Amino acid sequence: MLSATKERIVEAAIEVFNTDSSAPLQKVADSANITRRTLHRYFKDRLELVRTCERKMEVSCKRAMIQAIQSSDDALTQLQNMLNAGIDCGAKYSFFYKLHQHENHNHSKENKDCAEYDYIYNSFNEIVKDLQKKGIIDKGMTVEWIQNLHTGIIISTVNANYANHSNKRGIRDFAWKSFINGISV
Amino acid sequence: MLSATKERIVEAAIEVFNTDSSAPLQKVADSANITRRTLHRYFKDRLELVRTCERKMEVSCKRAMIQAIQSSDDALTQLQNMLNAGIDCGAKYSFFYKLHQHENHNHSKENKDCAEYDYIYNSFNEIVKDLQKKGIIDKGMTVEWIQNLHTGIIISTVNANYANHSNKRGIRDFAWKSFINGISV
DNA sequence: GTTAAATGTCACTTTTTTGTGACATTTGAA
DNA sequence: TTCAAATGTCACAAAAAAGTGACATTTAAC
Repeated sequence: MLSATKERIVEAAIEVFNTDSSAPLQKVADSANITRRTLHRYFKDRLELVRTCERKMEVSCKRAMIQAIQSSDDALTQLQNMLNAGIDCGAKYSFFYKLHQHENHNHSKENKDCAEYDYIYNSFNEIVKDLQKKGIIDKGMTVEWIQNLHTGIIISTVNANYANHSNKRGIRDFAWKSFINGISV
Repeated sequence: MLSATKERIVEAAIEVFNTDSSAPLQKVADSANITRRTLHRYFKDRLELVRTCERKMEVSCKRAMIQAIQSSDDALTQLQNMLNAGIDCGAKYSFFYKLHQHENHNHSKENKDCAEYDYIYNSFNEIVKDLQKKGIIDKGMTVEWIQNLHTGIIISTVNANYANHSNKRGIRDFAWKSFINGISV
């Protein structure tokens, strides 16, 4: 378990590195409201911090996604819950899916992280195909595009939440409505 | 007019800085397939490069957007052309709109750049309201969300184009379909 | 209030990045 | 081929960022 401060540093680092992966650690420290010296007490060096961020994203995004998948037997509900899970993960999510898509990431079934990612990805595929069969989702659209749109809408929603702190509930509803209508027949 | 090499450096820098705004210049040079020494022959220092990138994005995105707005009298066509214009701008677009939204950017009507941005933003607003009045776009959705979704789908499409070089035409069609259905009544 | 743990301040070294000068190599037009 | 412009190579100094030690200050549990 991470201490509160360590947790805060990791959260700040994820936000910062999300748009500025070479950001100086001073920027992370400022964002976490601590000094650089304190940051270095929790993380031996930059690499250790980055690794911890990756681990955190890996674990928390996957847990949220797997939970969403297993939350229901109904494909439409599963899809909606997966969207919500992504939104709840916030900045972590946009990084998470990059991790496994990145060119210098060599994907292997033996790697536990990759296996779980595959499970999520395959589940998403099956959900989409199921809904296409039922005539809910447009059969002309590829799963790749739908996956892409799913991620894009999550990122949009997270951004919108930054700009507009007041109406998170409403934004979440818009997100689902836009997503499902965007891929319906 | 920029020389071919200078142009290439700027394009590479936009791509790199888009996800890594503190990236070392070596990374930009590598990405542009030149040496760091050459980069420094074209740009006195990092700031000059960054400014040039911003200028480039400002000019090319705005020109594309304004052209899209003026391409037709029909609101639906205008909206579709604005989406396509964003997609054509690629990585530049995602940076462009950040520029004017960013917290330490103080927006003023006197600034020519801001005035043009306002023109684009206001045009988008009017187009959306027009389509809402005509019963095409859902009246329950805020313009802010639609703006947000517009940008999100552009970014998704640009990402999809990176992953799948083969079928750009198809992806563009998906983007429009998802966008317009996503905000329809 | 005392005390220990956590954090901050400051000074310092090491490493990385930046920017430049001098000269070699490549390229393309005449 | 020849020559000038563009680019590369290498070496270097200056600046920024990374990482650490010593000690002061703050915080919170007791």
